[in-house]
Amino acid sequence: MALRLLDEYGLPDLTMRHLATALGVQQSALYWHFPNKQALLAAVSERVLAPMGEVPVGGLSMYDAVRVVGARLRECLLAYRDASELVSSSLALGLVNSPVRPALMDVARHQGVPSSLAEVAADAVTHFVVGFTFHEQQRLAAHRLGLLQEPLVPSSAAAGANPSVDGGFSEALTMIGHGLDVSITEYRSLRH
Amino acid sequence: MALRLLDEYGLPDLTMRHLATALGVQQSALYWHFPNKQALLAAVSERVLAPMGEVPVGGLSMYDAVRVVGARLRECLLAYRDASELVSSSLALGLVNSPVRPALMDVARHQGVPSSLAEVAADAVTHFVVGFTFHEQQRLAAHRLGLLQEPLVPSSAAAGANPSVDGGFSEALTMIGHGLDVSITEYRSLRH
DNA sequence: ACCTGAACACCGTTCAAGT
DNA sequence: ACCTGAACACCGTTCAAGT
Repeated sequence: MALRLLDEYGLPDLTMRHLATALGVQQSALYWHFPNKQALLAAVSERVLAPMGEVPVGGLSMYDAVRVVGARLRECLLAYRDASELVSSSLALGLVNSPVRPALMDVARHQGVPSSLAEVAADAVTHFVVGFTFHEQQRLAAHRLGLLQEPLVPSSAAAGANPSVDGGFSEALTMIGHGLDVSITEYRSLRH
Repeated sequence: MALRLLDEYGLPDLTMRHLATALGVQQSALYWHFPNKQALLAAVSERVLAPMGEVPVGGLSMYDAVRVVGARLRECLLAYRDASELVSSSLALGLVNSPVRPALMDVARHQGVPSSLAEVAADAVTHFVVGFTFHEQQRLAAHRLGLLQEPLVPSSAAAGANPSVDGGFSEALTMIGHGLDVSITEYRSLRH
């Protein structure tokens, strides 16, 4: 129900009061199930990030894994209104783990890449994607309120035509992928 | 004064009421100077980011610029309590511009690097550093409350000894720098 | 085990009115 | 131009008491 309210009315209106009345209970009833609001929001974040558990990365290179996993995370965050802000705060508070770490660690193991490098890359991807999408989604919200002309990410139609239409998102992911590859090569040449 | 309250009591306690009483006026008086709280917080963000205006990047390569500017941004954010969260939200709301863009654009111009690549890199660096430091600073706050054992970034003493003591921060920046270099090379080979 | 009722201690914002 | 006084419409959280 919290996820439904989030998507319909946005994070600022996802209050304990609104949630309780939507559920037909008193607001204090929620505190039997969750210690506080942040814990509840963390549970909602987990739901938003659930699709990250089943990303198809079998046989992928680290470079490709970064791109696929990063793109998937963006999709998850754009799937619900204000989801980026929600996840950003849950992540910062340490109430939710990096949603891209498991997949990248998996690929690293299969490719014989040191897990420390995979972790660094996971951090870079996570923070970049969440930050970028937060910014992106806020522009969408501003556009919804008529405060902005162009939402930067136009409607799906033209999306296929121009490769740089996502505001530099995929280019940045590519950069991070390239950088990881260089770091891997560097690491391997260091241990001969 | 807002900056002082932020550093002393943290973002949650930086309320219009507290600020007003600290200034010796009524809370409504603040609304003559700022349209709303977010605008005031954006002004505080500008103050936090002021040192980003004078980063010494003269003659640096793009790779080095990314590292220097990224490290400087982290220092700015760690200089005041909860500054990362503050800047993160001002940035997402579009009330403040990327603090690393100007410097990187400057270096790009001097190095004959296309500005579009510099912009993509600036986005990657900005979002990574803000997100990473947000996480980092939240752990510091949790440690202050005794809710956590190790703040991950230990006291300055041991910092020089172990190069990976910043939790992967500089490694990630290095990766982004490498990735930018690859993208530049790729771009140049494409136009022969 | 799960919820109600009622309160506590706050918020950001507005606006007529003052000087 | 700049501020006061007072209100409006909210918040998250607690806790004794119910069933």
